Amino acid sequence: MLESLYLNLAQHDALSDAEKALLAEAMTFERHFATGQDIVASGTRPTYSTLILDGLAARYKVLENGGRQFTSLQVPGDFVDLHAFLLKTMDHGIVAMSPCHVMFADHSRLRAITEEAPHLTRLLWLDTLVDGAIHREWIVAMGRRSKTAHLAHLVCELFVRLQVVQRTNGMSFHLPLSQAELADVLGLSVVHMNRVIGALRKVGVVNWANHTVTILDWHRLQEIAEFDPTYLSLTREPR
Amino acid sequence: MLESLYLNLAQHDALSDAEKALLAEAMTFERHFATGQDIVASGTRPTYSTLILDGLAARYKVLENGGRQFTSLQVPGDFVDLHAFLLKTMDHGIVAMSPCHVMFADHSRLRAITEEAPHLTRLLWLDTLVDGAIHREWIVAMGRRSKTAHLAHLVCELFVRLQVVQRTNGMSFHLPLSQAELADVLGLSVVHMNRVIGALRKVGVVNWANHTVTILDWHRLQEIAEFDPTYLSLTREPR
DNA sequence: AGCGCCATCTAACAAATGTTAATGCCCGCC
DNA sequence: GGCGGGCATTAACATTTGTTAGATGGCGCT
Repeated sequence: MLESLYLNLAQHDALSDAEKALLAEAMTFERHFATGQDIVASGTRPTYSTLILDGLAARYKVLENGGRQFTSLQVPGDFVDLHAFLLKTMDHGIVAMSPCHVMFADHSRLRAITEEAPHLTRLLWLDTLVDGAIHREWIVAMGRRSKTAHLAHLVCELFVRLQVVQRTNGMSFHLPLSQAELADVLGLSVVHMNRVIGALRKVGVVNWANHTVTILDWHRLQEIAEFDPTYLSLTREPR
Repeated sequence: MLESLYLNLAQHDALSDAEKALLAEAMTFERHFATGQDIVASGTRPTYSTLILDGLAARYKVLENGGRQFTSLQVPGDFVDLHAFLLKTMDHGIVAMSPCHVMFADHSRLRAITEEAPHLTRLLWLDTLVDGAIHREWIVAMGRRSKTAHLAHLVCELFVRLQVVQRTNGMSFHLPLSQAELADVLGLSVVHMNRVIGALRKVGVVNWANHTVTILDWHRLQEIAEFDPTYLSLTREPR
């Protein structure tokens, strides 16, 4: 059941059986969320952290004028609110972008891990650090990449992250986001989002239909995006 | 000497004398950097993490077309590359935006802290989590706030962060950034950056001259920015 | 004092992006 | 099979943002 989490963490460093067991013990119960449901509400103080077993979720903030901005997309194997373990108060919401199967890890058990399992603690810490690295890459994309490059970068990132947890199908992956939702990822209007997707299609590097993205020319897509996966820390080494 | 760091960490939870001592022991040597110098270069694998004692630093990435984007601003008391302790490879550079006095913490000593001092480990982890929270707020600002609101938000954030480490002077603080540098923070052209600063000035909420920002109307500034400091985790509670 | 450099600021125009509105299509529901 | 709603797409137009170029002014250096 926790296979995605193991794959995710083991991506960065070896994960012992004892550590896997500790993680399994930290999990209390599981739950399903329907598309559009809030998995964690903004302003709350959760006492557990949520692991995505299956589905796509997203962190978001809403402004007074009704504008919404997603600050991350979370794939299977991701802890969506591990940061709340120490941050305590959620300053943003987390919503299911597709039917989501999740599992909850009690903060008391996570705390016990920090007291007794230093290496596993570092791996969990690292997980949140990769989160931060992704945030930084998004900031760069929003500030200094062309919109087409931004979208291309997102496709590259999602493909690699989904590949790690075995959710890709050849050069395709399922992306259950409407163009309006995608617009709230890139910070664009829906109309312009449509233009940008069209532009990327026209270049011929991706096929995008029925919520399925197929990468036709990985090399050129990467080039357009200036995608360098270093920030995802995909090398396995002692941490 | 480490007063800023103590203030920074103690902002979130009590810091014991023993923990302060552990931090002090982790520090190996100090150094000064001139404005514009790289404190940490992109692509390197540092064996120590850098603490800002005094000055302003920034994380940045450079794109092929020469565009630069800052992904964070770092004030005294901030570890600029604590994440490199586990991320290992720097995927971005860190540059001194003003003369900087810094101190280095050996990764081996940080590792020892994770093995022996769980509470202090959580505080350091938390420090990187706040980093992430700031990143998310920047993403929201870049994607969905007006440029004026974005700038106002940045001013609010910097003011609060500088206040914590006692670098404000009444309602003023020193901000040693040229408009071109600020443009690389917000992701704008220099010309438009100038327009946006002008707009904020015209509203009358700030005075901005000689690299000194004075907040004339904190309440209204906060309103324009929709600034809610929750994400900075300024409440002191057990972590 | 004179020079040159750099940062700020402005103007005029070009390009990117947002807004409003309309069309067509698919798909679930009655 | 018809109906209605959501989504993708496009058009026309408004607004924001970028580009290029130049003017101004402070400030260190000689």
